Amino acid sequence: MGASIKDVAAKAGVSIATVSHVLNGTRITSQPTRERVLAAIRELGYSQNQSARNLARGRSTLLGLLISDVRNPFFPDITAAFQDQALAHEMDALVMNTNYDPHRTLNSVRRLLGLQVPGVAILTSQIDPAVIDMLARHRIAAVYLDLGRVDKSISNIVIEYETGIVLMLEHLSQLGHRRIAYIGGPLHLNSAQRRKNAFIETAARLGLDPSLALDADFTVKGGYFACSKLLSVPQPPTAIVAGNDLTAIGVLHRAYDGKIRVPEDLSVTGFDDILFAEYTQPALTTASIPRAEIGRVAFQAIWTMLSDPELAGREYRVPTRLVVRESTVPPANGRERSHHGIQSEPSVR
Amino acid sequence: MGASIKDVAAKAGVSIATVSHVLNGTRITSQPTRERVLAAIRELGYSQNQSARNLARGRSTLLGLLISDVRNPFFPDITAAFQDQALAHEMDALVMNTNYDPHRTLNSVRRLLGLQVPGVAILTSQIDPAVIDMLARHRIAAVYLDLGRVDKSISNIVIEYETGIVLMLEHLSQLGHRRIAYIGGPLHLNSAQRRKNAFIETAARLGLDPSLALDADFTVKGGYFACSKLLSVPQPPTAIVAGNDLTAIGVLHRAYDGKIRVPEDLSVTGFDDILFAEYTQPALTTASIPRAEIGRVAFQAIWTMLSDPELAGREYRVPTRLVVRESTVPPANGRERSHHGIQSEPSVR
DNA sequence: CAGCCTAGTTTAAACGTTTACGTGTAACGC
DNA sequence: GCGTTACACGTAAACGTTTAAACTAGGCTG
Repeated sequence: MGASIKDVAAKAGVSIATVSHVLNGTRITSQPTRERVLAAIRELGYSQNQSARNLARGRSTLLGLLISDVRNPFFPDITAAFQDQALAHEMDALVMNTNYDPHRTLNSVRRLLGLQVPGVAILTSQIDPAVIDMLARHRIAAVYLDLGRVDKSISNIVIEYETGIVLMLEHLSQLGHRRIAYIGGPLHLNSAQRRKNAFIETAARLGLDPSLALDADFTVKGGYFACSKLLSVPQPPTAIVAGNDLTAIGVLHRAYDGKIRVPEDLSVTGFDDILFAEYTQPALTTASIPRAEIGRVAFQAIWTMLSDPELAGREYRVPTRLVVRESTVPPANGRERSHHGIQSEPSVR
Repeated sequence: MGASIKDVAAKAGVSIATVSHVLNGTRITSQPTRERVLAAIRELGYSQNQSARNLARGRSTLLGLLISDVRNPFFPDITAAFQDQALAHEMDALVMNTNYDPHRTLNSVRRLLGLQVPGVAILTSQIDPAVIDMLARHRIAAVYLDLGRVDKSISNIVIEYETGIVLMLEHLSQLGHRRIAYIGGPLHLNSAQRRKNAFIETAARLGLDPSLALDADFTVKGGYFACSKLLSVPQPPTAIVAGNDLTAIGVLHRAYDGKIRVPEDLSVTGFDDILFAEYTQPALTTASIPRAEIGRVAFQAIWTMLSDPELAGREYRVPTRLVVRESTVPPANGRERSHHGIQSEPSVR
């Protein structure tokens, strides 16, 4: 059905090599020939057969993007940014869901290898060493999320969760909160582990009680029940920082059900800045992860490695930042406010 | 780098044709040879070069999935289901965002053509006739959303928005509401148009005032302001049905700000059943679109056409259904409840 | 004017599959 | 002992590109 390069060559009265060269700009061609070729292409509605092209070049224009699940709100922004970048560089992104299944992940990588992709971004929460190995052996440029190392053909993106937690605690501390609790996620997740550690360290540094840290499961329900626990103690916290936004939503619900006003009686914060953090009641103060930035960086990482014959990998860091909305205010109780000089140095002004 | 079919053939002591045949099951092979071939494959870590395969077969194992934007919560479920189906059939889904840009859409389709995809699902809210044409001319199995027609190589999925609206109004009517307002979306969207029509017709049929219909823009803000308008009239409605969930969230916020209790003073409903409809306060009664179902059906439509040499297209219908949560209760005012026999036939029981 | 460069182009050999034909062997009926 | 059939496998020609190498003029150098 579709016209091939031969048809174009015939129509333009040149050889197929010439057509290929004007298509790829791989060699100088005279103005008139180039124009004739382009005209022929237009008239025939010709489009390059990528399969043939990829076969001849030994690599495809497809880039793999492995994510846990598009339905997880963490990923769409990343995906979109990655695709935009790919498109801008004449490539396509093949995004695959692992559904948190190692078996399926390995299978996906195998498929990607078959497709001759030159590069892959693995942005799943957990990473199978077998996958790293497989990709490395095939000399495929790979970029990972929070992998913790860098190598030939291996780049790494580290998300600075710590800064988000630090800023959050400083913000609450600044407002005058002294009893601040934390509700984290399942500790087998790198992200949950690091957020919790950051909480404990920062709390200690700010002279707060770092022992008010609970582990939940990063779900709304988990947040709800953890909040119940925190509210049942004699001296309940005046602020709760949740390890992610879903947990914070659970906290909000529990407060509502317990007739505790947020933020007047209790300040609440989240983490991630999902789409709906803006639409909770009250709008949630949270830490934002620059998801689009991660997508862009992931592409850049691959692209950089591909343009380097050594395939040298490097590390990229993306920060998290504080987004203050309506769910945080100074604590109601005057006693709390007396400590307002939160910095360890004497507060002068 | 990677082993080719030749290496496998050599190692197994057979011809490449045989290897190809055991790989594809296109010919009966004796048990022992098959085993030798499979062993060789395993030892070499061989994986088929898809580019070569696609070139030889004239079609790729890639299916195109064109959506407006992955960041729109409508699409991830569809995407995931489509991908799952594809995977189950040894295919891959290449999903592309059009970003609501016709130019980009056309470009994406061109890319897909270059990739020799045998089928494409176009699930964007608006569809360029040029795209339909292009795909039809290349005999590519295509499935559209609410296109309104079916043809050779063209299938169509229609979402039955009407049933959702009807069920919604019957539900509210059943509860005793008589003054029910509607806040719709931008009428250039097929979905907004149809939802509004369904409201008007059903309201008339149920003996309600069909003139209480406003058009907003399917955003939270739009819902907020439209709600303001509705509340400022002498006899404000006792229930507001929003054309989508975002609008409903706006209504919820407006009610909150105006100290109007939902659902006690005002029942509110949405449409779409986005992830967060469950987590609003109160949890939103809404109409659910079976998004995963759409993804599955889209794949099935393509698959069916591909297995038919005639490429005959057909129409698929997916229903919408009512999800009752906490945002709808009988109206507070006793006067309203007197009309409880909502059906036009006398209510006997 | 022989030799050499340069710009522009063509030739032809890959790339790794699939698949239409062909070949070889063993079993079987007559 | 020959023709037929069935089965198992091999040969080689596509598929549509890319790209190294070869070719061709025309212009320049000494």
